[in-house]
Amino acid sequence: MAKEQSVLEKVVSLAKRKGFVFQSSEIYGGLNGCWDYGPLGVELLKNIKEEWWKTMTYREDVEGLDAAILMHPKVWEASGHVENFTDPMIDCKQCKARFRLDTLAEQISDKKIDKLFKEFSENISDDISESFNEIVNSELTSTEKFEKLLEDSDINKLLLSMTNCPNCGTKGEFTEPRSFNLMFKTFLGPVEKTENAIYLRPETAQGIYVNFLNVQGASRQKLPFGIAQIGKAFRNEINTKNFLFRTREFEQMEMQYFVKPEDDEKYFEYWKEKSIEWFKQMGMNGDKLRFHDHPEDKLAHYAKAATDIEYEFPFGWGEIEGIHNRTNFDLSRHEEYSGKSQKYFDEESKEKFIPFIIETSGGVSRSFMAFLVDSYNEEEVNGETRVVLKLHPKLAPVKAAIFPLVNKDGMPEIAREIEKDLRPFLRVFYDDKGAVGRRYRRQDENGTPYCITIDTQTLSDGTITVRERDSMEQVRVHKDELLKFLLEKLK
RNA sequence: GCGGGUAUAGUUUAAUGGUAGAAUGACUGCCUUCCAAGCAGUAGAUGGGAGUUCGAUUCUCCCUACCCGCACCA
Repeated sequence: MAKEQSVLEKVVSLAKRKGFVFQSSEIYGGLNGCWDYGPLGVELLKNIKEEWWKTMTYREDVEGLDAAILMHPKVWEASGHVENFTDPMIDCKQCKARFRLDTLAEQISDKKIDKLFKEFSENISDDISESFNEIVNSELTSTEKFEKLLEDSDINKLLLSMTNCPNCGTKGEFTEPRSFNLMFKTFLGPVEKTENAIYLRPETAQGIYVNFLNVQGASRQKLPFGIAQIGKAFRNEINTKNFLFRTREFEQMEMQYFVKPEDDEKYFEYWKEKSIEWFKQMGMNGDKLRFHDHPEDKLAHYAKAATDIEYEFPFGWGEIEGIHNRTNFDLSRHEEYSGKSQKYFDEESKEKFIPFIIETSGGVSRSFMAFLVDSYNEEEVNGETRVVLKLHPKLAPVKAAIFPLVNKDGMPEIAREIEKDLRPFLRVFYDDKGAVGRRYRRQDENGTPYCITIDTQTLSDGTITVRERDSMEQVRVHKDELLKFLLEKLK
């Protein structure tokens, strides 16, 4: 018995069959969490980015930027990524709980810690007793002492073997501390020396921040204004998951809006609404979109407020865009680390200050997946299942397909002529294989919004039929009016 | 990282310790005058590596990938 395929499985299967997404390096067995975009996928991806770009930058107050993926290592010290992206972690092999080494001490009572120290000092070897005693006899609290001891790689192994898991109480089942560095490292230049190590950017935002004054000066913008950028970013996630949802290489579309500190809340709200509106305008089902506000105690180190725009995927709600109030954290840090002033001078108030930043950070790959899942439809038509991607025409990889109804009576010649007329302006597809019904259905699966058919009537009056994907209804249009007709529809 | 599951043509699947059958899709041709019609033909698969065996797609182990949980996700 064939079990019912999930929507996600169907979409993954369709994506491969039709050339949207392939597994990376598939002939070698694939590469964990990496995916390639095929002929239709690259069009959809490009259209998503293009529409976003138009929405964001075809306005007076937003400029574009394309910063390098490789940046000065100090950028990531300033941003906090070096510090926050490298947490040593331990797992309890008994109950599978995972702990950050630097916060483990907080979960153990002082009484237990003191008992532990006593036990430890009885088992200690000479080579580490000196540093151990130095810490234990210091003026710190028990928790702080414990934290310090855990930082010492000579001591922590033995110490951990005597520590009970705060979750299940089992002793001696911790793994060795492992460092999780979420940033990809590489080398600048062909010599693999430690001092040449740099990172692939884990977010595109920093490329914008370090260019804040460059862009502001060159474009003569005044606050408030934004800088938009689309590009790849890389994170060494512990686990990849859910097809395109969590991958180690991904693309972001970000806009950083620089504002006066007192205006931050106003623009945070403004961009929240603008952002969710964009997804709806691109045809996404509003019922599957929601905001998810981050509670204050869960905010990242840089943020004063944060909201995710979530889409309801088959596997649950998932973030497709984040809107953050990053305050003046990033620019202040860059001022501190670079020694270069990042202040803005306001002519009206004659004040000098570091602007606040409202960030909209969208995931291109995640949006791609959301658009794909959202547009996937199965319908009953004459007892058959019709699979159709109801993509917004602006996002559809192919805008129109051209069919001669039959391959005779001069229909193919007219069809080829029409194809030639449209091709410079639109991505079109010519198909004369098999019955016309089959060709319609094939295009439905690709999400092609319009199918143009040349029939007998075309021979006498020059009109063709335009069949609309979602309604399957046809209208007759004169072939000389066709381009105008389609462009109008795609506007 | 941990636990569970899965892996056979592009896709969905069947079967078997003696190297695989189908549906669908694709391609070629015929036929087709509007929604996956028909006919004829063609190509196409056991994820990778070891082991057991006379012989492994089938049994065992390892690896890889994907899916589902947990944990992680500044």
